[in-house]
Amino acid sequence: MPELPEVEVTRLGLLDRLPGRLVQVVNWSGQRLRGLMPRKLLQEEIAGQRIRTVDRRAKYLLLRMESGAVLVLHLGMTGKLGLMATAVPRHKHDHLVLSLEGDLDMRLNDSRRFGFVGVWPAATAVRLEKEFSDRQGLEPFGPRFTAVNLHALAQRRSIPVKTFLMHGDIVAGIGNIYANEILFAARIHPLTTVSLLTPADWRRIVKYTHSILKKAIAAGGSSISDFLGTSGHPGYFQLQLQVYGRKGEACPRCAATIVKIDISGRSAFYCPHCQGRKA
DNA sequence: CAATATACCTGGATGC
DNA sequence: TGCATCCAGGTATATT
Repeated sequence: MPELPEVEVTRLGLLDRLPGRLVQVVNWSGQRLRGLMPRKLLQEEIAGQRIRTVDRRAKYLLLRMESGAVLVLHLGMTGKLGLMATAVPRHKHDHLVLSLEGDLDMRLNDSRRFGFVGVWPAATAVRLEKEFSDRQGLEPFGPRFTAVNLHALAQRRSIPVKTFLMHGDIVAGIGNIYANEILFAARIHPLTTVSLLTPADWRRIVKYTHSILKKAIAAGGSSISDFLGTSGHPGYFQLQLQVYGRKGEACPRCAATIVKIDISGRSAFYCPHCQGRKA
């Protein structure tokens, strides 16, 4: 589910309340998420430590401890991080619970278990973070996310532009919803072979990536079926989506009928009139 | 190496 | 109401 805006909304919610707080107890469900739960490291490196700050890289949240250790969290498709009083009953699919000082729990709830929990120990965190970060693509709000760089990266590729934007080791943070919305705004057909895009095409992609992701963050993210912020409130950007999930509806720009096709196993929504095919 | 297919999970919507 | 089927915001791995 969560793409960059939803992860960022989650980060801001955590940043409000976690820094300076002691992790008193760590609990986990017996189930594996994308990887096995790192029980030993959670106990040794996270329990008893104080949280310094919360960062984001790609769709990952990095909870940095004062010791230098890092708790790495990914929300997968259905993950939500909630902050609530310790007395609130736990729910099915709560797979990680940090009991913090001040009667506050941080709980990772993830029904499909595509999420991820990892720990970088204080002694090796710097090296592990570099290796991790080197595997991630360009940050949409980073200095290297430019039309020139994207154009260069696309030269050796023959994949559809939508697949390119969603490929996490090329561009970080963009998933199915926002890839569709960015390409609609930029008036580019999602199947366009990425090496054929012009510098002007890339300038529009960069511009609309920035504006759409910013608006989505400001709206609290998109709650298509079940995304919630850390306070349990949904986002509202789904009300502003122009094409995602709107098969059969009228294009908001030209009133042609929005269509849905399969691209690399994911649903692509676009306006066949506004987003003319380009080879 | 690059592109594509498949696997990992649960639950909600849909159709019979 | 029950049951089968399809679909879903992601990513790692296997296969071509």
